[in-house]
Amino acid sequence: MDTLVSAIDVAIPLHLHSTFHYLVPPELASEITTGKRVLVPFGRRRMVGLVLGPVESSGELKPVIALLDPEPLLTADELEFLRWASSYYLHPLGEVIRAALPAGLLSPPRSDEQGEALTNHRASIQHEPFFLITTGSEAHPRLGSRAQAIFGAITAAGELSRKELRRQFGEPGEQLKRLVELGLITREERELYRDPFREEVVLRDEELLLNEHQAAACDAVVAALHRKTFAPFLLHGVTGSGKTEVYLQTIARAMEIGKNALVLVPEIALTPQLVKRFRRRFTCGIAVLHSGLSTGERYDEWRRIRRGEVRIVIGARSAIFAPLANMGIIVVDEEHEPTYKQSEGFRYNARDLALVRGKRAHAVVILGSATPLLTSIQGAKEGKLTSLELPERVRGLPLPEIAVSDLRGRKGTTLSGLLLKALGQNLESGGQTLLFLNRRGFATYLVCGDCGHVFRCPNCSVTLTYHRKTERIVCHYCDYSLPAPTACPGCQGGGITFLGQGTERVEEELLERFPEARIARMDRDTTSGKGGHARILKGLEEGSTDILVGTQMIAKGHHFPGVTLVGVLAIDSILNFPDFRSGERAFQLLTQVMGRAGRGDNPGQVVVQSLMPEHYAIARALAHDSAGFYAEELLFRQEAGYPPFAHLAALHFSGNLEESVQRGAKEAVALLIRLRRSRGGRVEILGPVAAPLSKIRGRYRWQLLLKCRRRDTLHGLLKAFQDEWRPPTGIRSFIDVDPVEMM
DNA sequence: AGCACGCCGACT
DNA sequence: GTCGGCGTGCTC
Repeated sequence: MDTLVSAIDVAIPLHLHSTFHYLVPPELASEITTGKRVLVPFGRRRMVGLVLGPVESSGELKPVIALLDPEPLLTADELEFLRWASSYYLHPLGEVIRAALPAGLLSPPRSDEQGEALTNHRASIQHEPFFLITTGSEAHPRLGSRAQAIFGAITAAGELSRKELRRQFGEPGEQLKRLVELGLITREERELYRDPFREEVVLRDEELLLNEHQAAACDAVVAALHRKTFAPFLLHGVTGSGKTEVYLQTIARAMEIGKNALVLVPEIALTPQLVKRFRRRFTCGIAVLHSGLSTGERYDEWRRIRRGEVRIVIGARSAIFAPLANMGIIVVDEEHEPTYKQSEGFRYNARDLALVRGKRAHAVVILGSATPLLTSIQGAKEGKLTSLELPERVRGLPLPEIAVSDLRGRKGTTLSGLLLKALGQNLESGGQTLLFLNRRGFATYLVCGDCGHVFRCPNCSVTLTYHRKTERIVCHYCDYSLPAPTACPGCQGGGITFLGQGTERVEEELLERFPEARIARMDRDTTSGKGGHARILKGLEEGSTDILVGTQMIAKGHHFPGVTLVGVLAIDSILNFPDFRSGERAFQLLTQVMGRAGRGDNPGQVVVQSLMPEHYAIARALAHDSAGFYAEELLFRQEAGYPPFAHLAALHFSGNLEESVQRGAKEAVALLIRLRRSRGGRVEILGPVAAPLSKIRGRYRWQLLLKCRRRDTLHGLLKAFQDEWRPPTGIRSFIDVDPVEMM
């Protein structure tokens, strides 16, 4: 857009699928370019939008109120990527752009803000004054002693920040003002980065010697790196096989040829060790996009990346939008993790977008996992991904000893005899134990023994979980809670029974059985607050915890050298999850958890409790037979017509009235059928997977699944649906093009 | 998503 | 006679 234009196309961050045109005032004509933000009138309101480009003016247009950026926030290429994502995920471009930019940059302005103040509202750039010596200036005879001292310090250093001067001299304001007036020093505002790691001392480390598999993997990646064409890899390596070292060394080679690197991790809070290894290995700028960063810190990191001050970016899923230029390599660590999927608002999948962004940038993409997605396995089979195998554990540890504890006929048992025995022995020999149960609280549901009344959430209809610590019953969907009941509200009887096991109950039972053991619990209830995870993990690391009970979170990130027993208490709850991926999930979880056992040359022991011990996901995981598992899973998916052999999309409808949501969903089905007839193509319309109408957070929800062999046929139907669908009043609807969880 | 306009019930 | 309920329709 280098010629003067009279009208521009603007993306507005709202749930509107169209973009909007505005008139450019002549005085802004040369300044307004693609990628900058503008303040525009929008109905009765004012909105901040992003300039998409020039447009042929059509009809009566309102003029732009103000230009908010001196430089574009997004490059043409980045914008093109976001446009692609908007169209692929059928989500409004304005919202996609908002998700890609640091928080606050596209928020609507507050009414009290005007003109210049708006430029960076909500994510302000902090400035710090610096004082520089003016060339040729000498000490002035009429200066006070304090001013003399300050002048001397600045002369010696050449320049000093006010913060530093304040540290040395106390409040230096008056003297500085006088020195500036006399022309002896000059004041300069510098942008300040709020760097959360500024204080951290980093010890350097060296590249490790690679085993033959690691070396082969590195060679393949580096060769592709030098070709400078898009090359996607699947790095399939068991826990402890040294995937991280492959990332580090291939990134090091990318650095050498002047390319930058993006590293995606499932949850950065749980991977401090990986971040630490990067900081030790590289001297170049590294940006860590941490979920704990404040809005301001996040914006600072974003600007550092934008300006090319960092060459490596590490972050969770939203880091896929980092404004990193000259990308040579993108790593998606633990690519199977469902956290890569954003499941609210703009529902993107960072793992998939990594491949798209990598392709656009002619970069290498490494998808790393010990338990890849079946989709990736199939992709490798079809030659879409190049498979790199790391079959050996680097430290050469033998595999743990495995036992399945069959719970059939003993339903309701928290800890089976087999597990208790193993626990006792492990305690005696001084080993640590991890117990995994993916349900927090004490009892998962309460039922009245007299009248059968079950306590449910009035908003979500799910059973309420009893928490003993707080003496409350809680909804794990919406956090609705009540004091724990003493009498049944139905029959006034006192015969309420607490059924189902949660981590709190396991902890209590352990305390009873092993009163001498040091027991800790790690779940959302015990890790709230800053450093909650770290505090509990430290106990395990230092050896002051013998048994740690916890939810999924104990299976991730850390490796604990002292753990010699791992117990999985409720793998069935994952296998019975109403999702075609439940087998894959169970296998992944077991494999991950089994990698946690072992110390020194002690391979450790794993005990899995299950009511369905013969299930192939369990059997194959315990046999360390991942090839066998994938073969069976592939067969099942092919038979049932699920991904990677078909494409799925979910249509969601929600509203406050059960009846109108139901009516709306039925109208949607009618429209879909009509569109399918006129367009052709074999799109299957499936009813809801779980309940016909689920209630979540006080809103009724209906879900449809669309299934199709061909992606473009499915996408075409969805697009046509989106164009024609006018939801009835009170009904919200959204499309999830790549549903990861199906409830 | 907001924020209007718009046409029907209980209040100063 | 008004205040306000949320139905529906638009935003360059």
